Amino acid sequence: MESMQQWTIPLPNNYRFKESLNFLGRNDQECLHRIHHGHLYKLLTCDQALFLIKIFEEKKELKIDCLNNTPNGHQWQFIVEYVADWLDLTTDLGKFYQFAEKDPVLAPLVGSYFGLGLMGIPELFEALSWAIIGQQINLAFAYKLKRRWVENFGTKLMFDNQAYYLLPTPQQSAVIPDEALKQWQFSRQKIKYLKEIARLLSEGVLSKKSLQELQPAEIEKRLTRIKGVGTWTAHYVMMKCLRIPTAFPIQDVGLHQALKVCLSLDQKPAIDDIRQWEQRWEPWQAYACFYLWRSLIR
DNA sequence: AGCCAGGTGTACA
DNA sequence: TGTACACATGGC
Repeated sequence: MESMQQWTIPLPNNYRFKESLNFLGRNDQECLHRIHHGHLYKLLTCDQALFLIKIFEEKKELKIDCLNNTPNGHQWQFIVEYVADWLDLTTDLGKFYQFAEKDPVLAPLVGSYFGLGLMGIPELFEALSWAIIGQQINLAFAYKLKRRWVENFGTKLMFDNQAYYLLPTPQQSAVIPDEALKQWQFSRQKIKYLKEIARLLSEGVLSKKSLQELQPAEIEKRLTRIKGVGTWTAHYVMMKCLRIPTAFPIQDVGLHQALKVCLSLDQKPAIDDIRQWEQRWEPWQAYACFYLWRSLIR
């Protein structure tokens, strides 16, 4: 038990790991995980130690190898919980599919992406910072900014001639000079927002745990009190990090684009029309949004 | 070249 | 409560 190098997780009903890989592999500029030959690699940290894990499917089960280290029982627990959260291994997708069956937008999407869980961002700082980086710029540029931030200021592990990274911690981020980020083409606003959030998290004023004790409406209020966090970002974080299935970032332009395509419209739907869909999708708004995002890939 | 990009804060009626 | 505009730069 104490010296295990591999862990096995049963795959949930209706879940297809291949769909997780399809989504996670959507951008080749991604720097916080790597996909290679159907294997998913990610660097994690627990108890000040680094763990490079490899996740793959074998005999209808999910296997987690730790490549660089030997986690103890407590560390394995952390790793397994992280993976289950990240890859959405605890949701009963069958319930969503039952709901989606009679919906004209969702039914075809479920047909195309059957077995896809909602890929999450378990770390609050990562969810918030990725949302802020992505605000109002195209995704390609957002990935570029994130890569610069992670590669210059995060933690690096070389393994088998390949670099793996950890996002800078809030503590590390709080002391990055503004000019350094400015040089890497972060806007003044993004720098200010990111560093303030880093400060709130490192001082413990804000935490995932404290948010999880609140109701969704209260979480939204708490998050939008932070400068740089509007309703889009709050809902993005509720959806990807806090895993609130009713979260729905209604201003999202990708969502608008996907709906336009799914409904064969000439132009993007009006916000009031989207609001109707949102109500119709209660209590699965986050999954509806995620499947719509998925439909934009490629 | 010009519009758009996984928005938000601020100003002002 | 509602609209206009700055931010700030890349992608296509």
